[in-house]
Amino acid sequence: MAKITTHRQGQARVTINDLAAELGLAKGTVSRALNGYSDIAEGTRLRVSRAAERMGYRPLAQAQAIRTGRARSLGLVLNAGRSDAHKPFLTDFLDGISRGASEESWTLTVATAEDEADEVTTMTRLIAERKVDGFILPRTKMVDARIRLCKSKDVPFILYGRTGDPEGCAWFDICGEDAMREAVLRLARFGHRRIGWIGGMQDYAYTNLRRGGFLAGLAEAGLDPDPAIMVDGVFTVEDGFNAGLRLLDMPEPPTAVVCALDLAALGLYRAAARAGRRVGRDLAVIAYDGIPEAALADPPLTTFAVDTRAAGRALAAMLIARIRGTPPEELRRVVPARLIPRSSDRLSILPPNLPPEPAHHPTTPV
Amino acid sequence: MAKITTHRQGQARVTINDLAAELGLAKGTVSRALNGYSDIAEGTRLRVSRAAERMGYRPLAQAQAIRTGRARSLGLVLNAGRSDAHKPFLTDFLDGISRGASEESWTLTVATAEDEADEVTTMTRLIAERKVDGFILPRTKMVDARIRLCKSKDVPFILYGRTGDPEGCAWFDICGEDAMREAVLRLARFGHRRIGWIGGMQDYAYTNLRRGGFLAGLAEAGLDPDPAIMVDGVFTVEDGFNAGLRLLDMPEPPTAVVCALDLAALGLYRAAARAGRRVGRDLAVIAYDGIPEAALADPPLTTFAVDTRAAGRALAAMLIARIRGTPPEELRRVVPARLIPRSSDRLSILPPNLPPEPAHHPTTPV
DNA sequence: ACCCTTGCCGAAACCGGTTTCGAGGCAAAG
DNA sequence: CTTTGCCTCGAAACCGGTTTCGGCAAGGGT
Repeated sequence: MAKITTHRQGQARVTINDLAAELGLAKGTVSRALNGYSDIAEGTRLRVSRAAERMGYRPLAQAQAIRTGRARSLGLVLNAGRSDAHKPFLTDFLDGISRGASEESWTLTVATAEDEADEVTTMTRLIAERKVDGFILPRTKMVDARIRLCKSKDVPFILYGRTGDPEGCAWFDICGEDAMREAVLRLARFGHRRIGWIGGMQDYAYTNLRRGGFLAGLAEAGLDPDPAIMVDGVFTVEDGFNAGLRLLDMPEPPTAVVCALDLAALGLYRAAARAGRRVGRDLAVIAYDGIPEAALADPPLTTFAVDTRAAGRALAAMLIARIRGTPPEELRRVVPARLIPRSSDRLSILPPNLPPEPAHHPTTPV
Repeated sequence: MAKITTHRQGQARVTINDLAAELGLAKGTVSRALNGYSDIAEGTRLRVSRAAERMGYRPLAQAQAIRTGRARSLGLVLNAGRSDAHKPFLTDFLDGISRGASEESWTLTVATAEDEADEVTTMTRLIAERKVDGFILPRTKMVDARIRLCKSKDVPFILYGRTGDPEGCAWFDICGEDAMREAVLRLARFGHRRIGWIGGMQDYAYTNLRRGGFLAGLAEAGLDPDPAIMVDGVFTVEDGFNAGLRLLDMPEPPTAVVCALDLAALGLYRAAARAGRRVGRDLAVIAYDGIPEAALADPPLTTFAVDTRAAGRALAAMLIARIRGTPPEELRRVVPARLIPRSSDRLSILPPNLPPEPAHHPTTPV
């Protein structure tokens, strides 16, 4: 009987020494067999892996880590400070990451921070203790302290979003700019010629992108942008409400509004009510995010949905690849958002300056 | 100059060897000094800790783990399978745990599972690889496979909630039964004598507790429970809607309803509208959870709020204590929920069988 | 028959810590 | 002046893995 090393009292764990003893091999040989070194005979490799299976051997993650420098753990630092818009998606996001990590037998280490400085502090600690091998950075900003930190410490990372200086960055993102562009074209097809804009927080990278997509859509539709009906810096329903009031209070208010966030649109709903207008009747709205509340709004909000779970999974897989050495330039993916056509963008009462709606196009998903 | 061991190219990490060399001490001595052994002179200890501070030495978590058997990491397995009611709280919960863990320089490892069997599988993997030292088990059931697993593998755990067999269990919980009891007494004080009940999923431990609290409240108010106006097994808004319809369709419907979940109450709102009644006018409602939507409901929902962040923090601290050896019997805490009085439980139109409301008591927080 | 690869594996160093054991120094006790 | 004992620290084993290095045997070429 092989000698079993006991650790906690009563708990038996099969170590590589037990395996080696059982097989009559040196433990180094067993290790190399298990890790696919080329200097191990095929028969031996088989014998080893079978015995490992049979005895239920699982290498001790930390023991490997100390030599290889790999903890097989992905880091995620959540900013719990401000009321995050990704709150409703958090479970899906975590699920996606965790699943992507599990597939490679990696794990996910989560920490929280209350502001940007705290984020950097927390990440520094995780790096110093080598608790994680790399980071997933959600909600990237145009200039992002976390990215600078990772670069300076030479620790792998992947962005969920994009950033100002792409040098050395890998990312996965949803193509918000295409969505916004498509939103404009869709509204223009419905006859709208005065299309307003409510955009997100300035420093987030996605804000610029979506704004650019909006402008590109206008240009493509042959419409001139009017700064008077464009508001930025919105982050909450409250903000959206105020922005909506501003837009609808114009001498020549928009007949349609594109919102960079569902939350902004929800605020706009209330602003419209206050201004004596009603979304889906005489004001068309298209937004972005696909939060559950959007479906329950009255009228149901046409929006672009993001598959957060899939994003998490992709991010995990890509970060692991990055850690294993794939150059960042090969790890850049941008996938389209999916339009969910509901009724907030089809008007039942046409404003005076709108022509009758053309023949009903089948809704055009990307 | 001390020799610096480089690991990744270009990256310098201060190891305990560097520290020992710099100080002219044996590395074992340095280790003992840092860990507060009694056989180190006070002066030496000071000299060591100062040097560690100055050189920015942080012990490598995994290296410690391999000898001590402590990864200094807490495990949390989320069930992403069913649409979890704790979704809105997840950020707060994670924040609380993470903060509690950070205070002791521990970290949080998160994984997800899609069902109960998957939970056990995932936990088993984390245990086998010794990635975590213990688990936080949220949403405990009366008989819970996770608890059985932890007990059989002798790995520490703490419940967020309670369970059928308390033997060997540590827990932190919110006293939902007291809240439900108080809800009944409050409604009785307002004159209600027919108080309905909508309860949660049967197998969760909290459901029994809250139900018991409801019944205790009835007894204390001198009211007889009527099974006809009690519905259980509700978990979603949809369920709540159906349960509400059943209650309000009775020949002798309740004038007030206590809900074990805010979500159920939200469904009840819609059921009331369908049945030609209106919450806050001729139907009083008190619920439990304190989700954000409750404040936005029309009328705003009176409910019991749970400080999820504080719960997370307490759970982390208690689990660490458990791992360090505190017996489970000393780690059992139940704290009260906080009543948030809003307008859903004060009627503007009294049903025929209700006496006029007595003098307005100041709302009585626990 | 001899040399040179090549394939395969054992032995030992190593990773960065923790813990055990024992030795030296110094003070108090005999 | 020993002896005893405590305080403090060095040396080395240890934890569970990975990786380097070298040696032995078999096989191929001349």
